[in-house]
Amino acid sequence: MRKTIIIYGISMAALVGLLKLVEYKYLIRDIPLEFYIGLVALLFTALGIWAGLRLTRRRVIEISTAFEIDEANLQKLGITKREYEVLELISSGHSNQEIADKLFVSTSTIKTHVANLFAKLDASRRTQAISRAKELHIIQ
Amino acid sequence: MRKTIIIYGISMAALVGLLKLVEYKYLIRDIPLEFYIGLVALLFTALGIWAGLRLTRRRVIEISTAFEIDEANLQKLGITKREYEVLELISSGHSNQEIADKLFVSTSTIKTHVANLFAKLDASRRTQAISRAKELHIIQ
DNA sequence: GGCAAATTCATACTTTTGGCTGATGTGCCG
DNA sequence: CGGCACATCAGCCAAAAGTATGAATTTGCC
Repeated sequence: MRKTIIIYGISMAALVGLLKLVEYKYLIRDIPLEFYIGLVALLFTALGIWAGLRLTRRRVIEISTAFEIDEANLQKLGITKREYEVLELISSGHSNQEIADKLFVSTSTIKTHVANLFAKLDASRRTQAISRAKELHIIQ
Repeated sequence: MRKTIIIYGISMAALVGLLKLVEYKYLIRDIPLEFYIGLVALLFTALGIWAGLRLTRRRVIEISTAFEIDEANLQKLGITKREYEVLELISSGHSNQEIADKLFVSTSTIKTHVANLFAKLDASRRTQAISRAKELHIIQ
């Protein structure tokens, strides 16, 4: 943004300088003033559009690309790494047994993690936990 | 977009006309040409930026706001209105009992709808159904 | 080295969910 | 009118999920 403004400023100055130069050398005598002004208008319109696009492109990219897990919320809730792994697997539709197999632990362990997650997410069902976690931006 | 272009064209014409008018009446004799041209540059820069923003604001809104349920997929899967209602309530974390209460039907009915959803979504758990439905862009 | 937090596991019990089968009522279309 | 899609409901059984409690191990850190 700052860079864009600087580039824009330099371009503008350069253009003005160029026009000034041209003005005294060739054009002003042969070509009507209206044409000259029209040219300026066109050039600066283009520059304006370019600047406008520049300014918003960032925003577009941010909005479309950005999903970042909200670490702040994760910390606030005190969800541990292991619990988070379980949460992700739950949200992708796995059963306790499947999660246990993936993480090489027993289903008892998964049940414990899930119970802890429920307490921390204030949920009592996995679908609720998914919904809550989505709200808190800790999963997609 | 087309509207923006038309508005821009009209504004440009109006500005040019105004400048033309001013040119012959007051300014051109007293104020140096540089200032005059600078004014034109500024005005059209502003217009350009405005037009640029206009052109991209739509895109920004589309991208940030845009979740549209993929009706095509809904149809392809043959998910009915009622089933979709149930799907939404499942994904927001409700139990069969809660859904039944919300929709004023029995849990048996909900179970049937859920079973049909599973068949259509190729799932065997509600978390899986949610995950699948998200993939297919039929829920958020 | 020792403490706190995290991870692991078990058992027993309840609730919720899922699978299956069958049935009824309603509205629409050919 | 018959057939079809949709929505409704029931009952039964099995599996999965959730609750509660207690405990052993591991790990990170002061």
